[in-house]
Amino acid sequence: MGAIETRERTVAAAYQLFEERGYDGTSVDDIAERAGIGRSTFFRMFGSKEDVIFPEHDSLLASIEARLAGAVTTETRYVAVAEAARLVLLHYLAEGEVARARYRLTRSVPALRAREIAGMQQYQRLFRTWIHRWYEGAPEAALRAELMAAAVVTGHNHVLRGWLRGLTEDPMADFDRAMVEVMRLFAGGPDEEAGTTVIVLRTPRQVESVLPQVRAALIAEE
Amino acid sequence: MGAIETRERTVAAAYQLFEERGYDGTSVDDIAERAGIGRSTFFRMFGSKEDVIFPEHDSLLASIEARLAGAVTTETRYVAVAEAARLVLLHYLAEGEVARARYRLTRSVPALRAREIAGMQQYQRLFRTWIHRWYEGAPEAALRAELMAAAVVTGHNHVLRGWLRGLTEDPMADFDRAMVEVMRLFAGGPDEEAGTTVIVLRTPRQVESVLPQVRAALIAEE
DNA sequence: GCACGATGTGATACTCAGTACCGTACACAT
DNA sequence: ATGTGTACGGTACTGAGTATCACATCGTGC
Repeated sequence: MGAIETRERTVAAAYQLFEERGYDGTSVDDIAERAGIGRSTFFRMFGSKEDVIFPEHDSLLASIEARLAGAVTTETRYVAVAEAARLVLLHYLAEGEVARARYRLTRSVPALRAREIAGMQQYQRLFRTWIHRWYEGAPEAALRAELMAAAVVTGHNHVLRGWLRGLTEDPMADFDRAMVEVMRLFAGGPDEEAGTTVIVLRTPRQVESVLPQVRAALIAEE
Repeated sequence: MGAIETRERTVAAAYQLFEERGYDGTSVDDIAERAGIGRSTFFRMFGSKEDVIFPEHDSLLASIEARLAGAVTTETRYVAVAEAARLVLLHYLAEGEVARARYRLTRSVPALRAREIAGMQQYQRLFRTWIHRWYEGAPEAALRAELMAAAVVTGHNHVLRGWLRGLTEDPMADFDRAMVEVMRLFAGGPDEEAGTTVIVLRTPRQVESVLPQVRAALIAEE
């Protein structure tokens, strides 16, 4: 009886019990008993009761890192980000009903929800780090990297949530559309802002007093 | 001895002890003892050991909701989002060293980090809900609302983190710049005509009261 | 064949967060 | 003065997570 089978059997037992009695209504003793292992072994394998719900998080992070590290040329980088996010989506799709069970749990137990969000933030952090590396030296590089990473993760989550709720038949097509929307946000760099006017006002005076200047400036631009 | 003073004294005692012995090295008994209250009272007031670190979260959420609900006209909505995010920043700035202590804690204790991120997600959710309401009916409205909410929160967090780390002297100016960057992403979307004007304002009081006039003046010029 | 260390396992005991409950002290009303 | 509600502290309990110990298993070397 290999260690991997035992691990999978324990995860299965945990999900079963969570469905039957709820997360808080299930003790680690219950899980260990149904899985046919000792309580000590459970904590040795998973570290905590929460971790049994997110068992493949680390390996998924490693996959993403590998995908991003493989994007060496400028042309392929945007694609690499989208593809790395797609890896996450594919992982969930492959899990099927397990992913939906986890979703139900994270919706109902605040601590689990926080844990899942924190996990997503790790993906985002990975994206941010790599994008920032690519943008190095550009103005507002750090902020733009964060914004892009957040947008990609948000787009991914949007599609994933739709699938988890059973609202879509073709999540991959949704994902493609979402990534188009995301990339469109960043398509034009800071230098291609024709037709856009940005005004930053910082003044202790009443805004009315500067309105004439605002008008004048806008008219002069047009 | 009022309830509010007791609450504040307990929070102060908790932060002191966390600094001295670390979060895990401090028990609720320790906090209660230093604050001069019973253990039961602690849990009655805060609900959990984590909650003593995020004591004003709910009231801040309410402020944001109020600010967003106040943006009734289309013209002031973008500004309302930025101003609501600014409320969060101002809250942290007003906390001063307490906010930095909390930051140190959340960096070092994974459970607290998850909790904080989940809190930020609640802000983001509020933004998303309101923006979605405004966009109702537009193509990809749900996704675009999520993206904009994520961008605003990300921009805010970027500035906040910089201040928490002591990397900036003028976080408000940073925030203005960040919001310009954020709003630029969404200016000139597929639904809007070519000429888009984004204004970021910082005035001492009642920005919301004068902004409609600014916007009206700008529209009148076009 | 047997001694040997390494590793995985289960049982026990412990700390501490969080909950439930109970008695009490102090307010404020009639 | 007496009821009533409320906030408080104390006690006991459940359950997560940690530390420790004893034992079983499994090569590996002799």
